[in-house]
Amino acid sequence: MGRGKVTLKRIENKINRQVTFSKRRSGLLKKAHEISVLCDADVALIIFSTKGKLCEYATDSSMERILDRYDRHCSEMQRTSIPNDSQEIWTLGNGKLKAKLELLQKAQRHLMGEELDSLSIKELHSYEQQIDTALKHIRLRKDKDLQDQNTLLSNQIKEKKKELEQLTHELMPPFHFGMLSNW
Amino acid sequence: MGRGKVTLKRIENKINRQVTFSKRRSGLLKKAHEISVLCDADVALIIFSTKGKLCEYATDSSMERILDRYDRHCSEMQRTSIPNDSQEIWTLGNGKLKAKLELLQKAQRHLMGEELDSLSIKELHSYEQQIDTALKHIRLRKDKDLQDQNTLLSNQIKEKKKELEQLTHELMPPFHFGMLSNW
DNA sequence: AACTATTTATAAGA
DNA sequence: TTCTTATAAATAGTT
Repeated sequence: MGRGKVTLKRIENKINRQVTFSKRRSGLLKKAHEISVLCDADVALIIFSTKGKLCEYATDSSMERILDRYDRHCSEMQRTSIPNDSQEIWTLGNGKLKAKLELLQKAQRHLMGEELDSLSIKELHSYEQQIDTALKHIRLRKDKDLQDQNTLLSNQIKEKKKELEQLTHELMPPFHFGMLSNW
Repeated sequence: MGRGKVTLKRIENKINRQVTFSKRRSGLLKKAHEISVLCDADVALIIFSTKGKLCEYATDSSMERILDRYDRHCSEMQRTSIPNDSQEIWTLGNGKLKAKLELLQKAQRHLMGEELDSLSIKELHSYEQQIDTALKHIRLRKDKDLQDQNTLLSNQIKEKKKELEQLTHELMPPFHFGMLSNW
């Protein structure tokens, strides 16, 4: 997006590199924020310039939370091994299936606030935050429901208005040249 | 960039949100890679979809290295502290300074729960969230203090180890060609 | 730091 | 999902 096409290769000119970095960094940060808000995603973005300057973005400014979540996600992946895709369960043996099930059940109990003794401080934190986030989402959704109902109602009213208008037109159509053709 | 202008607001339609997420995710990953290559930057990008699916990018596929670097950078910043761009105020004119001050004071009052009547629902909500986040952070920080002390201690140990290594090298330097120049 | 010609990303539609 | 296309947005080169 610019006057020249871009080649995916290190920009050798130092000044150019620095300028491009500046521009693209702000673009990247903006887009990270956008996907976060638009799509309700959790995003963490860390950028170190050549010279070591740090620049970061994290959904809700909670870099720590997201990095924790990342760590937890990774270790869970390792434990259950094999990536995590929905159809994968059909290819797993009975033993692995059971193990996976048990892990899920355990995590769920933790999310329900049970069996917390076996967790490390860090894991505890992580769960706390996850629950908090969930709570937030629930509250949001709740608040939204009222709005949605209002929107629905006002839409229905608009529909009725349209129908009414149409009926009115059918009873008393506007003048047009076709009306002359029978004369 | 599309047939409609974009408003920075959560996409309520689930299907649309998912589709947009998919598209923007790939865009974001691409741009992260581009700035990494073009500008020789170290980039780490972590994305969790609403449904918890993880997607990541890291320069040289070395997420761990970059997150380590990030941690190190942060703790260094804490030690040398100089929180933010607080020097900016010295470059501003008097009028701008006053305006900024007033804004800050107003926001602060709102954060303290005062003068809420003048706020829109939206702004109210925003403040609620901000306060909530703050509370969360405070809790986290409090709980984290113990851990931090541990980290500090282990870092100090690492430092000592390094010093020791350096001393060892000075006593018995490795062979190199420069040693031949006097012959 | 602005500008603008182009390229690139992507929203909506199929 | 994947493709297409009209349009919005980002940005490379320029001033």
